[in-house]
This record gives sequence, C-alpha cells and structure tokens, in this order.
Amino acid sequence: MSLKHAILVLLETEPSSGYDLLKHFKRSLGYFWNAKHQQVYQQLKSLAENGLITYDVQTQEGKPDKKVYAITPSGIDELKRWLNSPVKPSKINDALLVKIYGGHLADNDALQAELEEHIHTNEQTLNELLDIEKIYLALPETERNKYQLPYLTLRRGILSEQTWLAWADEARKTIKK
Amino acid sequence: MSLKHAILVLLETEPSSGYDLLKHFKRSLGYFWNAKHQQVYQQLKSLAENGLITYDVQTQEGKPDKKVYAITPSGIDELKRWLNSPVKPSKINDALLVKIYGGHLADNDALQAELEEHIHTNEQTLNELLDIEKIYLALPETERNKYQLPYLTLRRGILSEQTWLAWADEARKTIKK
DNA sequence: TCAAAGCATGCAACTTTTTGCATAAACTTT
DNA sequence: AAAGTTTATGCAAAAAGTTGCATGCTTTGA
Repeated sequence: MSLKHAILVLLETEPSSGYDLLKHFKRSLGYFWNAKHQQVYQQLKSLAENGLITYDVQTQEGKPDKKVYAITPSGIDELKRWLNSPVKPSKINDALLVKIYGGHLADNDALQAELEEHIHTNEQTLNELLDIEKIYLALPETERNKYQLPYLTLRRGILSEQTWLAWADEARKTIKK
Repeated sequence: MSLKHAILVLLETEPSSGYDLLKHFKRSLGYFWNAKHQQVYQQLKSLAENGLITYDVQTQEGKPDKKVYAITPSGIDELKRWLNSPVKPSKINDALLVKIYGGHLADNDALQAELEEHIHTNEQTLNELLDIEKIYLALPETERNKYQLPYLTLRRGILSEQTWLAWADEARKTIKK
C-alpha cells in the first residue's frame, strides 16, 4: 500500500500539518494517487503510532490547533526501502468507460451530456497543470534541476489530459450518431 | 461502487460462469476497471443474493461444476438505473509516479530498471490492444456498428498506452542523467 | 513421465477505503 | 445579517478490496 509512502514523500520535503499536507497533496500526488481527507488523517495517525513520523501540537489563536507532522529517521529508512523495492502495477477504476462499454442500454442524451461534463472538468484540470508547468519553466535552471522528477510527473499529467481530450473527441462523434 | 455494474454489463450481453466472465473481463473491462478474481466471485455471490442475477449449476464430466450466471429483469433495471445516473470520477493509483515524484532518495539504477520493466509490460499491453483492434476493423460493417461503444473504450486503451510510452521516453532521458 | 498450467470455485481473515457525521471559530460573500 | 466557505481535525461503522489458502481433476508441454 502506498498512501503511507506518498505521505512520507511529502513530509520528507517539509514538515506540515494534516490540513496543509492535504492541500499540497491535492496539487501534486493527488493527480495520480487517489485519497480522501479521512484516509490521510487515518494514515497520519497510524504512521505516528508506528514511529515513522512525529508531531508537535501548535496552538493558534482564532484558528483550530494543528498537529505539525515531521518524518523520523525510521520513516526515512522505510521510505528508502519502499523506493528501492518494486511498486505494484497501477490501478485504474474508470466508471465512465464501463458505462460507455455497456452504453447501448443507456439514454443517449444523458450519455452525451455526461461526456461533455467530463470534458469540461478535464479541460480545467489540464489548465491547472499547464499553469503549474508555466511556473516551473519560468524558474532559473538550478531550481528547475531540483524539481526535475516532480516535473516528470507533471508532464505525465499533462500528456494524459491531452490524450483524454483527444479521445473524448472521437467519443463525441461516435455517440452523437 | 461499480464492479457490480461492470459484471451486470457483461452478463447482459451473455450469461456465463464466473470463470468465463473473468476471462472475458480481463480482455475488456479489466483494462480500465481493476478487480481480482476473488472480488468477482464475491460480487457474483452478492448479486445473486440480491436477485439481480441468477445461476444454474451445470455439472461437467472431468471438470469442476460451473455456475452459469444470467442477469434477471431486476438486474437489467438496476443496470439501466446506474447507466442513467452520473458516474463517480475515475480513480487512479499509480505508485510508479509517487516513486518518481520522491525519486531523489531512490537508487537511480533501480529506478531506471523499473521504468524499463514498465515500458516492457506497457508495450505488451499495447500490442494486445492493437491485435484486438485488427480483429474489430476486419469485421463487416454491420458487425462493427454493433460494437461501436466497446470499440471506443478500446481506442481509449490504445491512446493511453501510446501516450504512456511517449511519456516514458521523456522520463527515461531525464532519469538517465 | 513428471511437472506445470488450465479449469472452477470459494472461505476466512485482514487491510484499506468510503461514507456520514460532528465540532467550532473566523472570515467572506450576497 | 444570514449564509456559506475556510481552517482543522477526527470517530465510528460500513463497504470494498486484498491476501493466503484450499480442493482436485485434466490436459499440455518439456
């Protein structure tokens, strides 16, 4: 399982609260690792119980207290161990494709409408990613080199979204008939 | 949840045993809906308990008995209901990308090797899909029209794999440095 | 001829993920 | 001024998914 490891990856770059981590997660690993906020809090709890991370409670005025989590040396060991062992094949669960596969029983207008909606959200995601890419490309070279690997994953996102949209165009034509 | 619905989709086209359904599943919906054999058997059981499918036990000589499942009218209702309600957004869990994101702590050679392995399996998958496409394209037009929607999902698979491989090429260059 | 792969299903235990709810203050929009 | 969003966390229960094991006969390949 590797939400645990995804969290360790993020905490290795900087300590943060569950809430901040979640925001960070959504703009990075979240594009290719699915997780709800509950799950992140649950995993933080269990990682702390297992000594892979620790936390300090920071009291704040006017805002709820936060627990700031940081990775421990044994957390770093575990992260390295995971990084150097083979990952599990990626999992996809795409209900829209299941629906299209069995779409002859569906209402055609509804199917079309749903496709358009998905196109819309995918365009938005693509734009977000392109915005992030712009920021990256504007960095000085030394900075860019530091983020080469995360940038690769960003590229993956961009290419995926573009391909998805290209496919959706094929799909639109077929379904409209 | 829609493994249930994926199963209903397949049983709506033809009744079959869990085992046969599983084989069928792997060559179709399995490309974009992840499920282990256990899960399929468990869902078949629960679908039968809920009256959405029924089964006949067929005794065979020299082979284990099989349960041949078929969709019931209420199964078809449920399938239609699902088809006409909005699907959940697709989920991706791609550990390789998490690894690359945090890859500065990883052993570079191991990372490279793992990428090459993934490239290999993706090439194989692409070839499988292209073979299926060949068969489809060789069908007479009336037949092709029948399978237009499943064909769309096949196109999705092909485009995804091709894009993945194109990305992997970018990745290879970055990681080699 | 011996091992491996295919046929065919499933229980039991465990882990992971999802869903729904709950709290509560501060700031922001209509 | 009321309504909604953001900040910040989490319990509890249910649903879904994974892992490991078990059975036993037949066919195919080395």
